[in-house]
Amino acid sequence: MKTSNPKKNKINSNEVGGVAIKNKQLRKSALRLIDQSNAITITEIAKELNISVPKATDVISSMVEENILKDEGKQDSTGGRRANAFGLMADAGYFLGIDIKLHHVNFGWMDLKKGMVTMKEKVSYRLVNTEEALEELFQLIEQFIDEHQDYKKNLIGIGINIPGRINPRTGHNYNHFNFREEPLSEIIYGKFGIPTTIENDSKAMLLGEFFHAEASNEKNAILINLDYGIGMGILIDGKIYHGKSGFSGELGHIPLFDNEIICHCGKKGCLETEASGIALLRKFRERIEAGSTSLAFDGTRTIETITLQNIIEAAKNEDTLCIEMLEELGEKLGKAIAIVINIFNPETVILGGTLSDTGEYLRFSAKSTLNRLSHSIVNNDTNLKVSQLGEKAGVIGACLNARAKYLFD
Amino acid sequence: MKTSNPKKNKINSNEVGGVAIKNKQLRKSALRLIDQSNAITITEIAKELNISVPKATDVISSMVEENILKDEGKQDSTGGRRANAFGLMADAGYFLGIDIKLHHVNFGWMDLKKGMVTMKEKVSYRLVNTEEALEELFQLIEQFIDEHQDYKKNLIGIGINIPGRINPRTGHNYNHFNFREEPLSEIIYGKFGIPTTIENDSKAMLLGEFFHAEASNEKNAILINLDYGIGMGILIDGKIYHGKSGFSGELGHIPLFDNEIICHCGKKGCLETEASGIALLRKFRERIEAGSTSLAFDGTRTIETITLQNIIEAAKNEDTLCIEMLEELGEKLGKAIAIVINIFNPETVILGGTLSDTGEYLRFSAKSTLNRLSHSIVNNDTNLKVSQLGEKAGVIGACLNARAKYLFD
DNA sequence: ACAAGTTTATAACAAAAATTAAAAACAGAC
DNA sequence: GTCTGTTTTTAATTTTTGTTATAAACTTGT
Repeated sequence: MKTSNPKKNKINSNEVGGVAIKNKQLRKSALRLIDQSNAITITEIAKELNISVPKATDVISSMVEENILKDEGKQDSTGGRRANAFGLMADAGYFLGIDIKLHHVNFGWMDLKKGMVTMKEKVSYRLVNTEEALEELFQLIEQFIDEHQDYKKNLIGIGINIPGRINPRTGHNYNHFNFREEPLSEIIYGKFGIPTTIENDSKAMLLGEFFHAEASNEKNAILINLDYGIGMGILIDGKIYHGKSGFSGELGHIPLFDNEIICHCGKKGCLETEASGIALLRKFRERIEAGSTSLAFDGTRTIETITLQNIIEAAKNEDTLCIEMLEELGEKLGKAIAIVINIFNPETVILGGTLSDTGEYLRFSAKSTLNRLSHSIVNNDTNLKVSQLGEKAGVIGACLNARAKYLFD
Repeated sequence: MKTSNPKKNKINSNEVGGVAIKNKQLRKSALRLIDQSNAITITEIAKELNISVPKATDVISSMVEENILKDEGKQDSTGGRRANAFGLMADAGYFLGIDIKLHHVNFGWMDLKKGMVTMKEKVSYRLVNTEEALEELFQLIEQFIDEHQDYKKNLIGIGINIPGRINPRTGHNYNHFNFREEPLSEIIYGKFGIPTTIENDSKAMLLGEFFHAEASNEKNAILINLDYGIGMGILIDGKIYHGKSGFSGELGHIPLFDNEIICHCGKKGCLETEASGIALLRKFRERIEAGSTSLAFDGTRTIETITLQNIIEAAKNEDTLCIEMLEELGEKLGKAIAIVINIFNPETVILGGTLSDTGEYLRFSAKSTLNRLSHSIVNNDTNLKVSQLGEKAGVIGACLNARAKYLFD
């Protein structure tokens, strides 16, 4: 029989007709446009998407009815009748961002319009690859969610960042919480019942830096995440670049030095052995032991318990040794940046992460190395900046990931 | 008046209705699919593009009528009525590829179906930035075109590769033939009246390597072009990555060594000062002057006139010195490849260019350095290969560029 | 204040595309 | 060979979308 088969197919798969698919695609495209421009008129959408004005009206109206969009009122006139502008409904839903670092976690809520409504930074936590640590993480998350009942009610997406190798497509995490069969994103989804995205921390920071405040027109950019280790996020054509298996951006482990220091990855000469937070701490100890003095080592703690934060604080208070060491680090980093710039010819390189909190010390010495090592035509094409968002970048990136999944997937 | 304005607009701009635009887009999408799969059925196109079968029939039929596509006959049955497959019409048009190197030019013709019908390699030419050199280039091109009247009649696109910094979008060339106002692609277009694309030689080689024989499923790959200098082509998400201004992939000038050799770019320590063809020649002379012997220096020429080709030939004939030097070069190159792999996590890295003609010598020593310097999980994720196409890759890439402009732009 | 010119929004109509139905072509089983 | 189940192709019909026309809203100049 002819009719039986198509009917069966329709029931089995929840495939809807071709028009329905196209309408869905149109919605996504329209949302993308609205996201980029804050508010947009029906005529603009019609023009941009090559559809007729009545069709555009259709697409927009349906989303207004569903409370995803709202009429933002009349726009300034361009000579004739003033157009109605439509924008995202900020409180239509909220996204939870969870930014896991090695020694702490940052949390935040974002509304549908990319506004960060609440943040909670530096919640103490120790990331290790055990069931107990995972359990503790769950508790911290639950606690944070429960502190904000109003957002909890409209929670529509969770984004998680975690250091190490991640494959966001499959949700797999190769360095932490890989003891279960399920990928981490599935575990969280199972626990909270909310669609969850997962991303490497440096890559998420990149997102945060470039797509928060305004629609960024940066298409090719780099973020270097300076913490205890060194990470890198690569933005290409407006999208995060992951590489074949999500291992891209391992800047910390490029072989750049002829030293005998064994990196935690097992190899010698990695950039991390000379220009990371770990290296900074090691060198600080060496200098102190060799007789140098510093505000960071004021007798209130032992040399072993000094943290990166202590050194950063001291540098901010004009401590000579710490500033000197940061400059030295910046110089070595400059070599890596020279390589990155020669390879990528990016619009911008942002220095982010804990160490970027020391402001311009790093940037200046890195820039001077850059000028020495790299051709000016290549150099001057790229902007070297220091992150303004600091610790916030990661959380924002996590929220943006969750939001992108909700809006555009 | 209401009607006067829209009419005026229609005459002024050659804007056609929205349907016409969409049909054009559909054609391009269909062509893309056909290109990827050699031959395709109407049902497949309908499914893939989310259009109805009658619409797909429409799109295909119109292209068959225009002789761009042809009916390839029935496909193997999948259980029911056999479908008609449609493929590109190979002789519907031909593309001219011109691959300009520093010391020679390669030419080739490609048909619409990606078949290379003729090639002419290593035509002697000296690339310098003068009007005379440009004039000479024109003559070589004209001569090659005239040798193939049958293809000339159906010439529908020209692709040019040239070393140096290129912006394919604008057609601008920053290192050669930049003395006129017009970009080089425009000059050629003016001269021959055929749409012309321009690309950096290494980037074009990358295209040639990955998209010639079969529809490549490589999405993220790297080609390292080993010649007198060192270039790199970066494939990301199936597309060539150019960076902000087309300066990407300057692998030859990453600062990797602490030597005192001044690179032709003006800086010290560039990869090119140790691992390029130029460096190889310099070191060869040093070794000969220090008393070494080699097949490449057999008394038939002076030490100054020895070329890369001589050294490669000698290595192929088992010359100890040359093999030793190639292995040394591969070792240094390995460090750069380790960096590239850590940054990109590509599926494949291909060693191409003149020097890759020495087969596995380079690859083995590079691979061993790679194992020493880089983590196995990252290393083993990437395939390190030697180019099989050699000198042909560039020409093929040039043709593919011209073809892509014609078919998909 | 009102006309003239513009631009947006809605309605009416025409065109195009999707859906459904029917026919044709094929494979495999009996 | 013939029947059944499939799949493609073409035709008929319905739905959707685009186009054109009209109305509404607004600015600017007189």
